[in-house]
Amino acid sequence: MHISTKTGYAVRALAELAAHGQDSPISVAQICERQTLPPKYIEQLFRKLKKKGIISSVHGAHGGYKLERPNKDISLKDIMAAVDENFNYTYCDTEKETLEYCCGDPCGFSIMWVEIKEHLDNYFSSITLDTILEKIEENA
Amino acid sequence: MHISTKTGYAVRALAELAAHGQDSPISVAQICERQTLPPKYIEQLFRKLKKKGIISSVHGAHGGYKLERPNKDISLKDIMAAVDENFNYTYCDTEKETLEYCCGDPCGFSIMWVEIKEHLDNYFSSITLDTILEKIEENA
DNA sequence: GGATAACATAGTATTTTAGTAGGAATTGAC
DNA sequence: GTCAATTCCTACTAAAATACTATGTTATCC
Repeated sequence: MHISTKTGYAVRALAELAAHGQDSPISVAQICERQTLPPKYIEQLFRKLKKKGIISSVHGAHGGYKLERPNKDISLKDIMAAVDENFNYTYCDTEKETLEYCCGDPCGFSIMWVEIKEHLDNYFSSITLDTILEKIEENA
Repeated sequence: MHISTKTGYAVRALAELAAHGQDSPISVAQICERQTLPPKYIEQLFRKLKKKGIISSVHGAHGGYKLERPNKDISLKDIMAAVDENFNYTYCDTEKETLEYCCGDPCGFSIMWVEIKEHLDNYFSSITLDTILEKIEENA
């Protein structure tokens, strides 16, 4: 149980987009210079974020990325779900059948895992890019 | 962000101890037979749990393990912290210096990560073996 | 046409995960 | 005192995930 580097990087990169505003795009190169991030890696994360409809891209010179939704409508949960493929797994997920010693789903524990998943989903949904920006400014 | 297999296994095994009561120990073999768990792996997890003072052991024949504290005083957070070494890490942890592209700790984001860590700590502390047993019985 | 970007795929070194294997040390029962 | 049951300990391992880098191709603006 931990926040992945992918999620951390994505939050930092998207915060840069959020601070910039939705009008004009910024390039990955610019973002990575400002936030000290590995450009090729961020490119990959951004393609995932695009697939999920969180950001959009402008091709070619003076192109780049911008947010598809206002800051308040992009949550940490959205970011995690887009970037970190292990997110959404609780222990004992029916769809994850690689586990050899599962208790058999549904079992007595299933309800608990589902409740935990729901709690985490709610919590991470409540943290959005606008509240993240507020915290950064308070801390600056 | 996900519940590790280690945590899931440990919860299932400890629930068996909790259901049994603190009077007499149960062996890993018994627990693993009842819960369908890999004995050698559970042995390792139990040694970690013992180091953290969550369970105690009785050597030799008719030996085994039992809980060191009442069910209500053993939380999911305790279990995770004992068994899953990546627990307690937030992104941008000062003690984890392997990260190449860290934002530099403390940075504008630090407060947010700490708040998330505190929330998760509180939440997982509120889930204890007695509430877990209750849910299993409701579901049975 | 050239510079600037996103897009795409593949490779890679390191670490983590989810176990197994084999044996040593300790205790209870007979 | 021996034997069986059990914890304890270390090491090994196959597969996956992690955190990247490398090498292009394609689209757009000037």
